[in-house]
Amino acid sequence: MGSIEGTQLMARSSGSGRERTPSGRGEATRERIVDAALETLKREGFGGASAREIARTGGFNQALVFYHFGSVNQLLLAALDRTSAIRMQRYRAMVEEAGDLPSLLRSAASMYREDLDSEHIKVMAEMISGASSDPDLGPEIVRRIEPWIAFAREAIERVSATMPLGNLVPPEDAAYAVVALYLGIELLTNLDGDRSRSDHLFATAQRLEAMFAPMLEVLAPKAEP
Amino acid sequence: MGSIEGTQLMARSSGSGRERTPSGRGEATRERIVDAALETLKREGFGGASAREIARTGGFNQALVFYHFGSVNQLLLAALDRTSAIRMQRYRAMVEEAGDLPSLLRSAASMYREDLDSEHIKVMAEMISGASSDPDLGPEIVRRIEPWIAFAREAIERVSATMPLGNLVPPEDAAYAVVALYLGIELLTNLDGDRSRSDHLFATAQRLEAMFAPMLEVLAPKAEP
DNA sequence: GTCTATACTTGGATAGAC
DNA sequence: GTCTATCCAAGTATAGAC
Repeated sequence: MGSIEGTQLMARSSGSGRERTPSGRGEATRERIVDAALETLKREGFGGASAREIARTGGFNQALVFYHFGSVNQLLLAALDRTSAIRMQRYRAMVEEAGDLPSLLRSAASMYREDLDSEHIKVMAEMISGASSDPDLGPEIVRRIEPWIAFAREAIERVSATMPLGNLVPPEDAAYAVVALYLGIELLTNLDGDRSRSDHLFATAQRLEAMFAPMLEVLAPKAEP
Repeated sequence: MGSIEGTQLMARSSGSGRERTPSGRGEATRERIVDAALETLKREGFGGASAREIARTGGFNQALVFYHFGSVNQLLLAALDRTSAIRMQRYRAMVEEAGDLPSLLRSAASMYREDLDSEHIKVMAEMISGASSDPDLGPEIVRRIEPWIAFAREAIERVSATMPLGNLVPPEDAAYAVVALYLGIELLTNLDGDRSRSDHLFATAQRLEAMFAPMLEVLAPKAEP
């Protein structure tokens, strides 16, 4: 094949923008760029994540963004892919240990606290927001959120099976609500920089679960283990 | 983009940028500008709501934005104030009729559908998103969200009083969660342009309420009316 | 692959005519 | 109060040297 240079007709976003030198020196640079993009996205938000600003953050040349990713948005999507993959792995591991609702809630709370530190959800929220100024971005983001809804649904299905009356809650709805709630809390928490409210909310959720579980047990007893 | 340079030091955002001609010809123009800002914010998002684009939308001169509001962000905040005030009025009226949880849920669902049409929540979500690219905006937005959390808390408190075990749910937490959930659903719904999931979610919430209410009644009966 | 330089575009904001 | 003209900053993207 001929040399498809800089002009770029980007391949699918999930792949690497260049499809070249799987491990050459360029690969290391790509990583640096994605790192810088992620950092900038967290610090400055979608609106502030320009090629210039990202380059400044990573200490490399602005033109490299276009050489390696074709456009700023492609880079930003690659950054989202990166953080999403890492995060999904972590969530899966965490949830796999959670057999019932109490431990799932405990996991969710501690994962969420981790998220606030790592700002993974912030990146996702930023990209979702950014999508409205750029129609092309919408579908790409949707494709990257669906796995999270599916993941939440699976976790909920597993836990529901262990609960009395658990089958009454449609997992699809619950999953959608959970993802929406996460995003909303992220938005609000990052806005005023105050975690006390979201912390309190998670604590309350756990407390309520502990109170209602026995009641449900009375109403619809399950076979004991 | 929205970098508020030190050059102008606008008056307080809540007031009118100019403090002039309370009802002169200029007042009509101010309204036109706010209208155009709102429309642009809905159509193009925060990132696309530039002074030029807003002026194009409203068919007036770009410089008027700065004359009347000092900066684009001030205008955008004024637009948020407008939509928020109108919306709050509507919500209050609706909720005042809702005496118990079932009717509150019904109201919430129908109000939410109205919101999707009028895109009021979208405007708020856009401003929240925009705030992360512009630190000065953050506190201003927070001030405009607090009333909504307070409003949700009051509604929840009123309804809780009519429910068995209603006093077990801390209104502050529930209010925070509701507002976050609204924002999150708005973000997701506007992203893929598909309302079926949020519609389904509200329907499910109503159905679950109808199922659990009698159970609670059994566990903690209340004095009948 | 990476850098410098640059063309081109859009946007915030102000001056000054009307 | 409103418009035209304009300045300046910042961004995207490409060309071409190294």
